[in-house]
Amino acid sequence: MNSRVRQRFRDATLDDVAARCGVSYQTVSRVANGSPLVAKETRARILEAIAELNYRPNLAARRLATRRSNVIGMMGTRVTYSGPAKVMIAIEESAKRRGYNLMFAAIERLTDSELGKAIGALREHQVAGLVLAARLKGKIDLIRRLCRGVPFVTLGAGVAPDVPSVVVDEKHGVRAATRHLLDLGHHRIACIAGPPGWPASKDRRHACAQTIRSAGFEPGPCVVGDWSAESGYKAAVQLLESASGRFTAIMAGNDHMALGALRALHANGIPVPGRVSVVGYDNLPESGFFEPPLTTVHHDFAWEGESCVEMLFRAIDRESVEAPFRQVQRPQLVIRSSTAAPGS
Amino acid sequence: MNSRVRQRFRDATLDDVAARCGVSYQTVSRVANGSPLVAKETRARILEAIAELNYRPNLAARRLATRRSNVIGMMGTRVTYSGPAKVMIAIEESAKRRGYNLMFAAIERLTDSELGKAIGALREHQVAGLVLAARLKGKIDLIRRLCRGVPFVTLGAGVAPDVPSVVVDEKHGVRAATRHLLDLGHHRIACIAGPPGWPASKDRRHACAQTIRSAGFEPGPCVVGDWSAESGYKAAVQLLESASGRFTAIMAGNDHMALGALRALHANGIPVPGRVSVVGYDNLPESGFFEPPLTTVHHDFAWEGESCVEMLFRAIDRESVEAPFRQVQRPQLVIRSSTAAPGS
DNA sequence: GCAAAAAATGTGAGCGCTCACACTAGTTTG
DNA sequence: CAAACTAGTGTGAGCGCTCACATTTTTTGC
Repeated sequence: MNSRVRQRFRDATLDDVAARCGVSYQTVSRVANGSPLVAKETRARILEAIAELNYRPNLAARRLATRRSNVIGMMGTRVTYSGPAKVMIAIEESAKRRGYNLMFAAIERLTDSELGKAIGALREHQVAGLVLAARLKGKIDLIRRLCRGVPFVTLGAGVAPDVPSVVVDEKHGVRAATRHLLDLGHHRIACIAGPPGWPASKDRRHACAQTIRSAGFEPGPCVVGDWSAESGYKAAVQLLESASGRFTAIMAGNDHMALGALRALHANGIPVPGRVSVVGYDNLPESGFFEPPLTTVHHDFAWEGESCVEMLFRAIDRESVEAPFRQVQRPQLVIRSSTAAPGS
Repeated sequence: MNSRVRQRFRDATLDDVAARCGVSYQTVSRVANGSPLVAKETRARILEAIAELNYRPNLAARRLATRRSNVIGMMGTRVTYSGPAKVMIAIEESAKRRGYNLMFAAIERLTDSELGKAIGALREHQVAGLVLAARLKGKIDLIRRLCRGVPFVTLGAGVAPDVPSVVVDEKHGVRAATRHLLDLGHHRIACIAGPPGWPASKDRRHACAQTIRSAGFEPGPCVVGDWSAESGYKAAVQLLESASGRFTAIMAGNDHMALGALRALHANGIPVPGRVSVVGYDNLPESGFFEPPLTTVHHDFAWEGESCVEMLFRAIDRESVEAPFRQVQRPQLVIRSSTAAPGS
């Protein structure tokens, strides 16, 4: 009588299958790995035994022997927002299509030590590749050191010219949105920016300011939020108090903040787009149902995830990396009802 | 000269560290595992060498030897919605706190074969435990078979009395919301339900109908959506066309659909809550900024994730499972401005 | 029909770790 | 002061697999 309480169900191994078929474990291994060097009939017999014994290869053993794994790692800042979550799903899906699984490690703050811990944990699992979804600017040397020997792709911000990265040309999107506002006749455009520390915040804000300037106007007042609807609300209130009348449009750093702003304007009896136009960024599935439906920039998160995986596998498959180092997407403007000519 | 293109950087092993310190690999292993049976001075020397060589234990080898891993698996239906994503983040976080990592596997449809594949993939990685976030009703025997030998916790629906599960008492939340509507004087309450196939859809819908009946009224018309804002919009339009005037309030299956409904009412010139009250479910961070701010039921996703992990570890740690099989949360109603007495 | 080539199979070693022990030294104990 | 510990350390085997070969069997060419 075994004394262990929960008698761990022992899984079948190569040897079990081999014994049952009267062949060597190696032959079974060949079948398991799809090698063509097995007689047709033998293969059939073995496949049958595999099914009967419910044999599944022990990945730990395989990994130990090959020093490779079929896991890719993703490190990211807390992704409670819907966007990053979508990216993750897309990554998981396209990795699975290639026979890989995804292991996720979140970091709470962007410190060197958290970065080291997260990447370290992933590396301990011998991930075949890494998707890094965080602001890595200025940390590229650290990253190179941490990832030594493991191919990686960065997501969301060009880190260095020779680092494979998937980037969305946010400036392009914001420029389109700003021009849309300018074309409508707005030239006093306020801005609700994302929190400092996010490359997306800076990029979006700068692109907006630049576009306004190149049209010959001065950028309007700017308040920062933290991506949340609540912060957008507060920012808009602040804008209203400090700069009322000095703007006819608001560029929000994302749709959630735009929603908050919409609410603040409404609560203060300011018609949108009658007196103030609002544009967001991301094009959430629900943005078309805001009040009024939001003009925004469409950000394709699924594309991001897929591109990452594709790029990563280029690096994993060919042992050397010579493929293009950067894949860029230009997001498109989606015009709905939150924008109109000023004073219309 | 080695011919491999990318010379895989060989990581330091126990032996490397041991050689450098003049001790046996076993002693190093003891240090790595925090065994107290090592002389203080030896430990210091070894720790130093570990740091210098940047030694990290090879988890594949450890897993192979121990037949255990420090990975927990999560299987879920595609979690593009913000809720499930939050659950995942919470799981990842509390697992990490216990020294475990998370591997995620999504299923696209709830077929036996997809279920088998996803759980199989996770099992191949020798996960120490499994969080199952999907509708498992009726599939409990299959699940038991698939998970044989691996502790698991189901999330979101009580599957069977003896299956560990974390459930949110959605009926409780919906009852509170419905009573709130009844208290305000509504008794013709329409409903926008979630898609069939989700236990949450049925539970919410039934609880609503039941509460209305027990107050002596008949449940109003009901249309189903798919959780999206768009479907909520369409559902509300349909309600307006087919049953206009036959309801003074709408219970939406979630906040996104409530948002769509809000938009549809607005677009048709129906004041909320003036002529129709609306209540949602989930309490998204942005729901307070809808137009008008939404009365809804708060669903604590982070709690769900944490409870799962806690429960799972109870099963993993004690080898036998005798702990409570179910952990329940009663969500609270959050009253905002989308509800008021009818005709107010 | 027989050597040579090709196909099919088997063998040994080793991946890096942990387990169950065996061993050595110093410490207690009666 | 021998017996019985204890702390600290080392040894052998084995987890389940893959690699690089060695070996056997079958096919092929002339």
